[in-house]
Amino acid sequence: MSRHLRKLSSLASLTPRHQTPDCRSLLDWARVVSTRAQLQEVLDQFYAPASPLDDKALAALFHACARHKCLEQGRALHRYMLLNQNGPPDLFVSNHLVNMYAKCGDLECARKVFDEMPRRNYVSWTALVSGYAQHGRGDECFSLFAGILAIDLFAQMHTGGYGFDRATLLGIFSSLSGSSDAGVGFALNCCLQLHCLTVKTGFTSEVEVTTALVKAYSDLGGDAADCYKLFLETNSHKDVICWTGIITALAEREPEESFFLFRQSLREGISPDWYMFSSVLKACAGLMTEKHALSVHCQVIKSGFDGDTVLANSLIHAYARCSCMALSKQVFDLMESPDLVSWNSMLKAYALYGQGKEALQLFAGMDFQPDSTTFVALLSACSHAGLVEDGICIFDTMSTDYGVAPRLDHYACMVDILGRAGRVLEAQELINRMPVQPDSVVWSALLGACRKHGNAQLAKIAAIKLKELEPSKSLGYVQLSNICCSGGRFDEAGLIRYEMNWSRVKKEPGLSWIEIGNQIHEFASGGRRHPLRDRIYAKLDVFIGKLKELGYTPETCLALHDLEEEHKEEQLYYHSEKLALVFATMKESSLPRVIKIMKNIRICVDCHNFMKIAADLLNREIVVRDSNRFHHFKSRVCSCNDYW
DNA sequence: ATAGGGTTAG
Repeated sequence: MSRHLRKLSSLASLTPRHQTPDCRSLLDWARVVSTRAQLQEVLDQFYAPASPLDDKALAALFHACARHKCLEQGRALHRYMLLNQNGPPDLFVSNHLVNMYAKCGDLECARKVFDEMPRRNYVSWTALVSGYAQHGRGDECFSLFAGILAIDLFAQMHTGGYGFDRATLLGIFSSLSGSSDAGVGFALNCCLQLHCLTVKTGFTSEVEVTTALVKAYSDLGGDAADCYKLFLETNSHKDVICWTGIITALAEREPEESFFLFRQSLREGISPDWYMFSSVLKACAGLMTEKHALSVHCQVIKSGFDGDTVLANSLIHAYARCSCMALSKQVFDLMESPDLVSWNSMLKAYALYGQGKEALQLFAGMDFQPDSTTFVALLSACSHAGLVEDGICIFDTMSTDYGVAPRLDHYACMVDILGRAGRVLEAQELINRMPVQPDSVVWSALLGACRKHGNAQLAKIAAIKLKELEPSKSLGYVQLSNICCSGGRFDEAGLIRYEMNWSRVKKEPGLSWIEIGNQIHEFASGGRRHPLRDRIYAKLDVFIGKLKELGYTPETCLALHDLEEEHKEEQLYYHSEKLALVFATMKESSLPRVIKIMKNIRICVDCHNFMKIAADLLNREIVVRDSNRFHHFKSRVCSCNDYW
């Protein structure tokens, strides 16, 4: 018999009818019990005894219900408590009661008990805040959080003692992380203030607190460098959770650094767990290099996680981003229990590579009820593969046959599908009968189509709509689009759109749309007619400026490149793309280097855009061999020059 | 005495 079960049976042999249940042993028991059934067994022992349960026993039982999310048993105990109580409820018991309801997800009841409490302390607040935080009700946390600061923390700090402890901070930080978009600015501000408070009260030395703070900053769109600084300043032992926190925070915005930290954590003796793998795979997806994804995949297998559905889903995505379609498909095919996310990830992978037929084929064999994401993947696959009729058919049947109502994304795909096929009037018609307000993505798709098929009138409408919708976000872009469209220079308008998309894909820190947009706008409105090359150089100059700010001077780039050459086997190719760009701006003097670096870069969708630009810059064709085919990137300079 | 940090499909 296991130790736990022995303990359980010795507890169960207590006779609660004749003695007050021992709170201490109940709490001990609550820790050892591992299933709901065991909980029910002991609850049966203690429930409805001859003499009323005392406060300690009630608290212990609420605690147990909270731990095992037994809402109904907790509710019954609450009713029992109300029937038998004489006098005001005990603060300690009420705190447990609030915690029980909050943990079980009944936030209304938790709030009600909380509001009716004659006296509260920071534990009461913390229990409720954590409840809201865990159930994704970020906005409601704000008022509570404000309440904590105003009523509890401040008052208690004023009287000399700390009005909160680390658990309070953890609760507040995780509630900030879950803020809705509308509250992000406010939450970030709160985060800053709480950070100050955390520093002042010395809680930054607690690894749990800094981990939560890193996540809060990262979730609220705070600076990645600040997150990293926070992580470095954690002076207590950094455990696997703390490392995972920073790897996650950097995964999307700075995948190179994220992956680097993963390797560093391994060197420091951390053994990665499930969470860490899932985070670092996200970074691999951002790195877009087969080597990184493969090396993590190996470690996943070594650690015995290869049967895990979620990790396999991440692998499918990561391999797809590295243009390793065969590996994506292999992971998918080997899965024991693929879920909807697995199917959607595979469909998205095909969409990404314009393999429309394959996507449709996969969809035909899908044994899951498709959802909204499934159709976005399918439609974008059709759009990239030019499968107009298939796309129309899917769009028409998605709500009738599958009960999925088209959303904005689906309409945007449809506009793109029709527009690319030159059916711009149909695309416009579709926009007109959309049940939701079309957004900038929809109008951009139409603008792109108009440019390609030369519909000046419609292009102007689209450009004006874009300006209305995003006056600040893409100011330069829209202005320039308007200028181009009114002058009938659709190629130019399309080019700008292309450039903006390119910069979005790069996600470089500090590279803002407005900045680039304004730069381009200056050129256009200055009345100078720059050929395409100069325009791109101008954009790259901004880009290089940013790289320099980040410490990438041409000299360091050269040194980095030499370093990479030396350590080829150690996967040091993080900086290849950045380097190639820097060298590209050094123009003729470094052409051989540019070509050499570019040949080392794995070809993938995001790289394609870069290659096109590079071909323009070098004014020549670049041929790069991928694992099984040749990619030809031709300079468009000549054709555009003809236009000019 | 109670409360608690990291997670898959852009």
